[in-house]
Amino acid sequence: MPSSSTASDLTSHLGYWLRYVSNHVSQAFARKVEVHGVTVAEWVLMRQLLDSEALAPSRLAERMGMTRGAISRLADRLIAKSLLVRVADPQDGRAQTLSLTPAGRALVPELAALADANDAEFFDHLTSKERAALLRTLREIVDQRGLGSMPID
Amino acid sequence: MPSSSTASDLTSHLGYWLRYVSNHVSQAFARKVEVHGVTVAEWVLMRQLLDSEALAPSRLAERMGMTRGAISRLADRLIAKSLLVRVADPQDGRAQTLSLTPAGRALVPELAALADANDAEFFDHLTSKERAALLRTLREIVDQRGLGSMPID
DNA sequence: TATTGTTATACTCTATAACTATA
DNA sequence: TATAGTTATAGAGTATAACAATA
Repeated sequence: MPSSSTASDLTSHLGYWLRYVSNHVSQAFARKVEVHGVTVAEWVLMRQLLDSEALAPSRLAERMGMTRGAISRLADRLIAKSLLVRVADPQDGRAQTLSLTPAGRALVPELAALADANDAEFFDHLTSKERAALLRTLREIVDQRGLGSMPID
Repeated sequence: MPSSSTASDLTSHLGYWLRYVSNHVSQAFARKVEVHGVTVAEWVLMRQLLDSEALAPSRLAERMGMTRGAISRLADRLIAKSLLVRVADPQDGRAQTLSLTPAGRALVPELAALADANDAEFFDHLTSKERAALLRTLREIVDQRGLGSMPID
């Protein structure tokens, strides 16, 4: 198929292909992690906390591109599963911090292994140059568009 | 391969970045098309029909990677908006076909223009080589994984 | 019995907006 | 008043499974 310059040709829309591939990759990953009783969004939150020890819900909302309300309910579910704890900030009575329980921390490597397996399943047939280019391009979009610092609320 | 040796490093997971960028691109597009009263999934369905005149729900389910039940409800909403019609197949009493109404057909170019604008917003700062490589890589993943012909149900 | 499609049910994800408590 | 967080409500999207009609 020739690279079309036709504006209304859906097959030329990068956004369309991105969504199509991403949905499949995420759905496949969701099926893998559900064995451990967690969802993809829950995994992303847990992974953020592995690096940061403890984070305020509002920080997580920024990093994950979600609203504070969404983080609140995501946290509720993880707390119900004993993977997360909410701790009140002694300095500021309004503030809370979220951190992993030992059980939560122990689960992260297992989920990370599944993420590796999922990546392999979808991207291993690409050359290492293609993979590197894809990662670089995606990161470039995030940087240029300032996606990590959007006012979501 | 160097990238997979840091197994538990989330920042190296292509699936993670794909999901992150795709979610932002789709959300931005959703905000654009909601002015016209449609969602992203509804747009994709409409666009499929523009090429095919009329399609069976089961065909659409395959092409869009959704279940037949999901297509059924998506179609219900578009019919309620008078953008789509359901027609019984005279040959096979079980079969139905979906096609755009004139109003639906007229709306597609407007939505396509928004898709173009959204693409420009997120991908225009890339070089044309980068854009071409991204599109080629995404399509390659679809081809290799046979994503267009998955048994969803 | 198999197939096509719809409907019922349930759950995740998300947003908007109202609300509470604290600053 | 402003900020941090939660909760209430609503709607999209999805899956599984039950169901109806037809083949």
